[in-house]
Amino acid sequence: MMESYASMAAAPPPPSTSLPSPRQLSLADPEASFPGRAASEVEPANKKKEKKARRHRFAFQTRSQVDILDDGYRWRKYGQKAVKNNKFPRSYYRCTHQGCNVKKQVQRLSKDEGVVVTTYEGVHSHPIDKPNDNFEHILKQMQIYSQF
DNA sequence: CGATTTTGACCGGCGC
DNA sequence: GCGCCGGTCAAAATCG
Repeated sequence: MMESYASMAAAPPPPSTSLPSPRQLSLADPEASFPGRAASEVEPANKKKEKKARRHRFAFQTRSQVDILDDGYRWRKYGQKAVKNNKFPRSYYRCTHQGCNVKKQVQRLSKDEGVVVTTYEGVHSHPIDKPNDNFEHILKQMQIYSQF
């Protein structure tokens, strides 16, 4: 998974069944109200949450050949989109901790493949679960830019 | 078997 | 009003 970042182009050939991903387009779930997704996030109507104000954003500019920078936390990739101006796609990660809605995105500079920009959004509320004794040292190596 | 990744599609906002 | 863009989710596939 993470180790085989170079095997992206070496994807195995799909079966003869060239069936596109028929998400919930052609489904007929009795419980599912309508297309779209998720009725799970549909709150009754009594919960007002602030979803516009972005938490503190910390952008870390690091020099690395791989965008898989591990800061000690566990991240689950939830999306990958290409950005205009950049030839490489941007990866979106989220903290797997329950209740910890910290998001992180990694983007590479098309001009310099060796430069990786990691943007952290939000703050963690749980201890790190990784033997990273040199985490502090790694932070020193990185150039920190705080926005907002 | 479980966790995580991967890809496509959908949503909401903004522009014209 | 429709089109475009960025961002997110969800199901399937894969790894350990």
